[in-house]
Order: sequence, then C-alpha cells, then structure tokens
Amino acid sequence: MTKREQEIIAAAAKVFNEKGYHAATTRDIAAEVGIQQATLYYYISSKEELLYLVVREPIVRLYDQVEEIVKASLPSRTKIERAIHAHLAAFDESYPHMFVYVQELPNLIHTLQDKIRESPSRYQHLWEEILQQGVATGELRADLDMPATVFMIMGMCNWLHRWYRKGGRLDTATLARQYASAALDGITARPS
Amino acid sequence: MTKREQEIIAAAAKVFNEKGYHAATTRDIAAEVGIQQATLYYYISSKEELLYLVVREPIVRLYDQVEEIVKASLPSRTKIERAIHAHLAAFDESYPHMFVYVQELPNLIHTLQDKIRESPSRYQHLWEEILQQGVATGELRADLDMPATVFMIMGMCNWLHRWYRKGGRLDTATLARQYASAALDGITARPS
Amino acid sequence: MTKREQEIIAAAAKVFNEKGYHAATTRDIAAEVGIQQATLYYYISSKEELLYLVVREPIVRLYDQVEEIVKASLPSRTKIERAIHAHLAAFDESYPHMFVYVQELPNLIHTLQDKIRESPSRYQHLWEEILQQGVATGELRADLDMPATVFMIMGMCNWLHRWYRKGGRLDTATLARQYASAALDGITARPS
Amino acid sequence: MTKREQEIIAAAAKVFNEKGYHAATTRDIAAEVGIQQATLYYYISSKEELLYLVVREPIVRLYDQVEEIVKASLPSRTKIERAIHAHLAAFDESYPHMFVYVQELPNLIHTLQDKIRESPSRYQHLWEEILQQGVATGELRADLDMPATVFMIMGMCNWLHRWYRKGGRLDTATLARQYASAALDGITARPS
DNA sequence: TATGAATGAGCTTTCATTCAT
DNA sequence: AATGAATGAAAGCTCATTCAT
Repeated sequence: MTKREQEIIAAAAKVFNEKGYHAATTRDIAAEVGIQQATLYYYISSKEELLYLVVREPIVRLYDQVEEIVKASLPSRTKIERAIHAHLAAFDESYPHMFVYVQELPNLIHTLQDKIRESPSRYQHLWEEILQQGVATGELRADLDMPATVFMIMGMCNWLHRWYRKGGRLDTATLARQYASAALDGITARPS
Repeated sequence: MTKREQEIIAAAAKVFNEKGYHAATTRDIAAEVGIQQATLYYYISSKEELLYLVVREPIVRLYDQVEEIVKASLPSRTKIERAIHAHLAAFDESYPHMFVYVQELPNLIHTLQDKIRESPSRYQHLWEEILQQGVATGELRADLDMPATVFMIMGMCNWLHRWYRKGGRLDTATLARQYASAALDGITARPS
Repeated sequence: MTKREQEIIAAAAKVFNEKGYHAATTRDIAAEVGIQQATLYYYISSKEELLYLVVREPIVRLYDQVEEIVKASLPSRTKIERAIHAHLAAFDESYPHMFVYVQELPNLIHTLQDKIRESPSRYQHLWEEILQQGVATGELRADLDMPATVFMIMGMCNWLHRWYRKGGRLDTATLARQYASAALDGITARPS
Repeated sequence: MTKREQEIIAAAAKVFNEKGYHAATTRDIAAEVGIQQATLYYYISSKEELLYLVVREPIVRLYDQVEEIVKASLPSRTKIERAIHAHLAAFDESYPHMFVYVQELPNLIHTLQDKIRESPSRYQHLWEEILQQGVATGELRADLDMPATVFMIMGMCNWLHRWYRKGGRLDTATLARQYASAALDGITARPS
C-alpha cells in the first residue's frame, strides 16, 4: 500500500468519523488529503469501497486477536478480560476507524457479507465460543442466554464510539479492567 | 396533534428505521403516508424537525419513567432492575422510534442541545443518580467509575437497536431480567 | 401528455439530432425548453427514457402504416410504392425524431427489445412479408435474397437521415416516386 | 507508420466499432493494445485524431478504386457493378474501420472538411460522374435525379454497417452482384 | 519509449424545499 | 388542506488530457 493510499484511508476515516458516511462527501475527503476529487478515483473505485478500506485493517486485527484468545488455554475469566481489553484498545489504536466501523456497520454489512474473515457474525461467534467454554467448565453462569449475553458485551464495548475520546480522563486499559470486572462480578458490592 | 401529524411521524419513524436518516427521502415518507411530498411541508418545517418529532415522545416517556424511579424510595437493586426494564420495554413499545433515536443520535444532538428535557445528558444524569444512591447506601461497589459505568449500561441497553426484533426468540421482559442480573451480579458462576 | 412533456420531447429530439445522443447533455435539453435541468427529471426518469420517448411516436405510426399496407389487397408494386412513401414521409413529418431513430438505433436497441410493437425487427419482418407476397404472385424476382433485399430498401430509405433536409430541392413525395421506381424497375434505361 | 501505430489504430477501430466513438474511452483502447492510457498520447494527439486515423486508409483506398473506375473506359453497367463491388468489399477487408466511418461520419465531418482527398463529398462526386456518363451515353435513365440517386446507392451500400457480419450467410461478392442487379434492373420480375 | 499520478471540466441524477393555486 | 411544478445546490463518478520522470 503506497503512502498516498494510506493518506486517503486516514482522511476518509477522519471525515466519516466527523460527518458520518452519508453526510461525508468525496470532495471533503479529497480536500482532507489535499488532492482533487478526481484523483481519489485513481486510487479507489467507489465511496463504498473507501468505507470498507477504512474499517478493514483494525477489524481484521481485532478479530484475529480475539481468535487467538479463543484458542489459548486460559481460564475463561482471563479470556474475557483479555478480549474486552483488546476490543477497547482498538478504540485507542485506531479511533476513527473503529468509530466508523461501529456507527456505519449497517451501511457496511452489504459489503462485508462476502468477506468471510471480516464478517461481524464471525466476531459474534468467537465471543459465543469464549462464553460457551466458560459455561462448560462451570466458570460462568449457565442461566444466561448466550447470544443475548454476547450482544450485551458487544453493546458495552461498542458504545465507546459514542463517548470515548483518546486522552480523556480514562484510558482504555482502566476502562477494560472496570468493564471486565463489572461484567464478570457485577456492580453490586459484596463481602470479599 | 392531529391524526395526520401522527400518521406522518409514524411513517417517518418507519422509513428512518428502514433506511437511516440520510438515505430516507421526504418522498419516501410522503409515499408511506399516502400524500404528496409538498403536503409534508404543510405539517412540518424540515426533515430534521421530523427526526426530532419521531424521537421525542418515546424518549420523553422513558426519561420520565426513569425520573420516577430515581425519586422512588426503593433499594438500588430494584431501581436498576426497573430502569433497565423500562429502557428495554421502550424498544417493544416504539421500536422504530427507539431505533432512530439510538442510531441517529449523532445527527440529532445539534437539535436536541436546546431542548433541556430530552437531552441525552439528562438521561445520563438520572442514571448516575441511581448509581450514586447505591454507592451511598453501600449497595453498589464504589471502585467503579460512575460515568463509565452508566455508559456501560447505556451501551448494553441501546445496543438492542442493532439486533433486537419484536416477536423474536426473547422478549424484552426476559432480556431485562437477564441484563439486570448480569449487570448486578456478573456473569460468573458463584455458590449460592 | 401535457404540453410540457411535448415540449421536452421536441427539445430532446432537436438536441439529439444536432449533437447526437452521447454528446447531448441534459442541460442542453433543459435549456432548449427553458427550464432547469432538475425540472427535466420531474417529467422523465432518465436520459435514455428521453431517447425512447423521442423516437416512439413517429416509429409506431410508421410501423402501423406499413402494417396496414401489408394487410391490404393491392398489387405488390403498389404496396412497395406506398411503403416507401410512408417511410420517407416520416422524415418530413418528424424529421429530428426520425433522424435520432436512425442514427441512434444502436443505442436504443437495448431499450426497444422489450417493446414488441416498436422493435426494429418487427419492421424488417413487415417488409419481408411485402416482398414475399410479390415473389409468391410472380410480380417480383425470386432470385434475390429476401433479407438482403429488405436491408437494401431500408438502407436507401434510412440514408435520408444523412442528407435530406425539409424544404430542400426535393420533397419526399418526389423522392419516394423516384426511389420506388428505381427499386422496382432499376436505373437502366429500357425501351418502353 | 510503426507497428505500434498500426496496433493502436486497429485497437481503436475495434473499440469504436464495439462501443461507438463517444462511449469508447481512451482507456479501453489502450487496454486493447496492452499499454497505458498515457502512452497513447505519445503516438496520437487526441481521440478525435484517432477516429480520423482509423478511417483514413480504407477510405482513401476505396475512393481511389472508384476513381480508377470512373476514368476507365467501360460500359456504365460494368462501372456500377464494379464500384458497388468495391464498396461492399471494403466492409470485408476492413470491417471495423468501415463501420466506424459510416456510423461516426457526423462526428468526423468537422475533421474531414479540410482534407480534400478523403472528403465524403468527393466520393459523392465520383459516383455522380459515373451516373452522368451513363445518362450521357443513354445507358441510364435520365428521369432520375442524380444526387438523390447517388444517395440512394450510398444508402444501400453503407447500410451494411448495421447488419453485415463477415463470415455470415452471404458474402460481399454475392451481395454486390445482387445489389448491382437490383439497382440496375430493379426487383420486378420481367420476361427475359 | 513509456507511465504513474494528477486534474479540470463536466456528466447524470437526487433531493429538500418553495410557492402559486 | 393539499399539490403540481419547479429549482438551487450538490452528489458520486468519468474522462480526455497533461507532465515529470
């Protein structure tokens, strides 16, 4: 990938993040790079492809990290802690990309459905495996509905896109610890 | 509010839900009502206002319910259970409106900033109070960051807009019980 | 069809005639009508549809006239004279439309293929019937290839679009007489 | 003319033939040659020039052939037979070029007007001479309008571009015989 | 001889909105 | 209360052409 291509993807990430996919124009993105709109189309073939490119890399990375975790032999508790950490860390490492991914998923699904590795349902599935394993070993409660519980964790984590800003009061490491702890043990005070 | 106005808001909710705010056209909405595009403008002054109208009522209702809960004298545990239940129930009672609210909030903030009662930060604030009360009475853990914890619960609940469909395998009552239980006690198995 | 629609079709015919379909712009056509480009799209749904509309009416009329002639009980000679006359007269009655039809047929075929009545092969077929009848009665030579002979007549007639201008030295009635005579009896001098 | 230049002209002929001048892109043509778009401009100066180059050679050849025929001392009948044959044969020898010539003439006239030798009116003039000679010797009918009769023959012949395909049911030699016979003696059956 | 990169100009089409009736 | 007609503005995208290398 050339430097220009990287610039374009970064610019698109920024503009999609600021304005949303539909409200962002290819003119905006080109201006952000400092090139003409027509030049954009020398590198990409459509605005939709650009959305995909913005999102692809960080997502593949996150999915791969969580896949590693699924396959590792670790207590479920640790797996969950690590997976939440990886998910939240992605917001730090590639904020606008993750924002765009979460916010514009409905616009992307059509494009992503063909790409097996990046499909959101693959991620959902990985998480279900983690929970399944914990239930199997007796580490996790069996009375909770698995898909719904995964959606719950997805919601907790993805919601960061609406409020989290890098360099704010809380870093993602702290947040991950808190969210993992809350998810695993609840927010109720209990006698140690 | 006349019957026509209600029809228009319902139609807009449906279309915004199906296509998203930007992709939805005023023509689509008018067609859904069975009137001409121009007639729409006899009742509303802009597409953006329509977005606001779609979202207002159910949101005000939800905010008011949670405000009641805040003011009630109940154990924090119960308050949290009830508030989560109210939030999820809103998806059943007015799914498209809630969907639009959650998905299009970023497009709305500009409009909502002036309207104190419906501002999302008011809702955030109500929840912080609930948690605060619990911490004060010792019912809830004090080691969790309050704003972040509220965002966590918001995320869990709001994420329903991405997957929940009325009449599916799980109803919102069941879901609310599970989510409240998970949030309060965690998903880890523990000796009763 | 409203007056505006007629104006638009006439304007499109003129502009397509002057510049060709591809080189003509929707702006040109709108300007010719005296409206905005966007207004055009209140009446039509695409530039391609406009091409079809320009061509439809005169073509349907011509096809119907020739169909009448096929069904009439007349000597083949007369049928051929009349059909050539009808074809050339179309250039007088609706010059730009006929020009566009002949010149842009390759661009139209895709659109016309679905519309049975206006398909160019239907016209070709009508003419083959006329010639067939003449061969059957012994009025016409049987040694000529029928399809090729029809194409020959089509070529003679359609070529007018490249040179004929209304109000010029020759009118289509005169031309039709000459072309029919040449086609039927040849251009060789022969002893009466 | 280098080999590359010939390749480019051949590729342009093919692409213009398949898509038409306006719909064909310089990228298409370059791809057909197997070079980059920019490289094209090392050999040619504009797309319009390419159109001219595509058409020039076969046209000059045809014009020259017919000029020879005009100057030969032969019966008019023979001259007409030979000229029609030459014209149709050109479709066999250089189909795409001839196609482009006939179909895109209106786009070319501007370019060709300056080039005396290739101007279509020169060709028209040669044919008028042939017919004139025949009228003068009494071989041809004098009651037909000369220009219109030449246009008639042009139409017959040029129309091949719309339907003739090399290797089809009829070859151009056969066709030329039929067309010449029809033009000279008519399509009416007559007692030998 | 060839090309990667760039662009100005322009294209068709869409859309929220207006307004006279 | 309703709408047919109109439009300004802008969108995504294409293309012939240029030019430094």
